[in-house]
Amino acid sequence: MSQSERNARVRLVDVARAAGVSKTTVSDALNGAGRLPAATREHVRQVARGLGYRPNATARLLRRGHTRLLGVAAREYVDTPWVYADLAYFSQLTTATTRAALSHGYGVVLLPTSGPEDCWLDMPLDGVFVIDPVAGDPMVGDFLAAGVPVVSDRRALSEAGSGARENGRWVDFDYDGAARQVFDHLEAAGARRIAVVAATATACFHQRSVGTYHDWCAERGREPRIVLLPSPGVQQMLDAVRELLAADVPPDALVTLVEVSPPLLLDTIRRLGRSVPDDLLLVCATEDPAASYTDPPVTTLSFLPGETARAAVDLLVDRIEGRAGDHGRLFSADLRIRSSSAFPGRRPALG
Amino acid sequence: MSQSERNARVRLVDVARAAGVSKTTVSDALNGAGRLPAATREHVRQVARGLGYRPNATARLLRRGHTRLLGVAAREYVDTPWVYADLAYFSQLTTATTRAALSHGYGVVLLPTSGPEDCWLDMPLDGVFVIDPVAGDPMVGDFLAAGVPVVSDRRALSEAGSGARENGRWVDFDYDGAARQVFDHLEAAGARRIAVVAATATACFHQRSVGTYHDWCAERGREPRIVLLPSPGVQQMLDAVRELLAADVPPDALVTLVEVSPPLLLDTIRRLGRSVPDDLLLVCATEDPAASYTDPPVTTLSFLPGETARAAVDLLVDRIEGRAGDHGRLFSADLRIRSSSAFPGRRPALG
DNA sequence: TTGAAAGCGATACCAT
DNA sequence: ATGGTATCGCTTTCAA
Repeated sequence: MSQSERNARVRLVDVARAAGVSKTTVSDALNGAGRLPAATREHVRQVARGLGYRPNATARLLRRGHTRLLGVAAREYVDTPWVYADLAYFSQLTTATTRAALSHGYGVVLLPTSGPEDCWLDMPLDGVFVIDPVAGDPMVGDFLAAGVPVVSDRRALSEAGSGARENGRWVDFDYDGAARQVFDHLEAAGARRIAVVAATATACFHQRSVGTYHDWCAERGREPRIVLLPSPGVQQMLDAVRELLAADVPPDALVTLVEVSPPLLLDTIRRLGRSVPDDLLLVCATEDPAASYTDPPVTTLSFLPGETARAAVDLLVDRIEGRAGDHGRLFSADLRIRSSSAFPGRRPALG
Repeated sequence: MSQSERNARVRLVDVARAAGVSKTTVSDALNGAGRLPAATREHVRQVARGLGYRPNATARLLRRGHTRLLGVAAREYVDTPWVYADLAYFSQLTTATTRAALSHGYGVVLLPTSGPEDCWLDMPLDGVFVIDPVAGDPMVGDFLAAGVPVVSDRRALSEAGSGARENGRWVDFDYDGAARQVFDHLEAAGARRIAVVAATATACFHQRSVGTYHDWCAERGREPRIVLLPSPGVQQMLDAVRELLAADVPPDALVTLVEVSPPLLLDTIRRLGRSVPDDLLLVCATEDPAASYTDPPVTTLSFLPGETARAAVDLLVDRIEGRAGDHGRLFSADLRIRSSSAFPGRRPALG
């Protein structure tokens, strides 16, 4: 049964035999190569179609020497995998990566964040985009050692050592600048007690942002007010907000670095008897498009998944196809100021 | 340069030469196969490591005869691709598919919904999950013709014809039953003027649900109140709601079949001066976990992306690995009744 | 114009 | 215990 099914699969030689020509002729006819007479070409095509012949993809790949497949791995929650399913940031990033890859003729493989050691090396990839690598991330080193071009961040590349100069490319964010931009903006809007919700995640984004927050507070002699969530989740997020707002001297500004639905957050704050932006200024790090449709519209900090993905893919594809190109791209996050963080009484126009 | 780089890639024979043994011995030593003396094995491993040898994934695949790669294609918005990036349903579905695949040792390739004809056939896949196939979807037929197992829905399989009995498996929803369950529930809660927002999408879900709505209205001699969105998007969605609520005799219940953020929708309705559930009962087809945290919590209709994905992958993997198994699975959508659609005055417990 | 043969790189069989 | 050799299915070079 299984045997007969395997044999049922029509190969190139079968077509050649049936058409009474050689493998070469069949290959050329089907690929539009060579300079065959139109009659032969058509005949071969007829026979191939009749037999239901489809070329074996793997064999062509081996012959071609490349697979036109890019890997994507989101490493932020590498220990509690897949929680990022609900996070708009990762969802948009992988989707944007896929779209960018397709525009270059590449497919995208979603890589495991866990699993047997090295299992990712079994995948026939031309390049890999490792998002939010953890410290000492083995994945980056493994791929570079295997000679597979990698896009990640500068820290991961420098840790990986050899191979990085040749095949490593980077996409970095100015996390420090982004965080300062948020805090400075809130301070300018009158905030003096800024509270933050972040995650105890391994990713650069959280670690750097939290670090910057502490620095920023220290520079001003202010007490940090921060809740670190061990994992994302609506309930945890809302609980953290309640906890922060319940302080004896409540904060006058809130920054959420963990993704949360802006309208839900606004509603929760409202139910706690606080008003945005009058009692509380609000800035959310989120990619949720709903943020601009709430009342008031919510100021957001975006890490530009679309642009990041395109840059990463361009970098990767340039390297794979042997074109010269940049070694990396530095991005600044995009702070979209809306009414939720406006100086009370001086709200920007809606929208 | 390119030449030297290609040659720089260490192959199995290079290791064999360097270690002074044959290719077989290297292969066995590295794969833990054969019965080599521990000394030889260790020596070969040393040499391999020293040379930085990594096996060529494509070559192993060709040899193995399978790739352990599954394709996923979401076809709903095949003409306006990638708009589904923001839709929690597809995001969760692809993520769940990836997780299920990984648990079987398979990777997942995100397939293009557009692009050169047949381009998907160039990918070395062991199986494919075609979500929401369009009418006469060529993708399903192409893969089946190529002998690649496919999971899709029964309609797509029957249209594809030959090859479907052998390699076709299906996952279907009782869309009709789901829609009726929603409308019956709302009617029981007192609704007499149910309005619907749906999409002019090609997917079964929208077409069937809209059809059922019209049938259901006709059976009761009611006038359908429906807005069909040409594409998803926050703005279009909210506009549709405004339009429906602005009717001379406004609806007393609203069903959204296009994904929308429940807290944002609630807020919008509130701003239009209506109260949920007192003036308006609300049911949303959405996978957004925020729905249960709003005030009032929103009744949702879920199409179980997690369970669907797992079923699809199980079906696919059983077929690929030659195990007997079901030919398909029929799912019922999951209606989670919450306060937003409760009989006014008789609200269920919060949560 | 056509076809034979040599790869692509790794693995499995079967001698030794 | 080890190594030669055929094989996976296709593309490409080169000779006829």
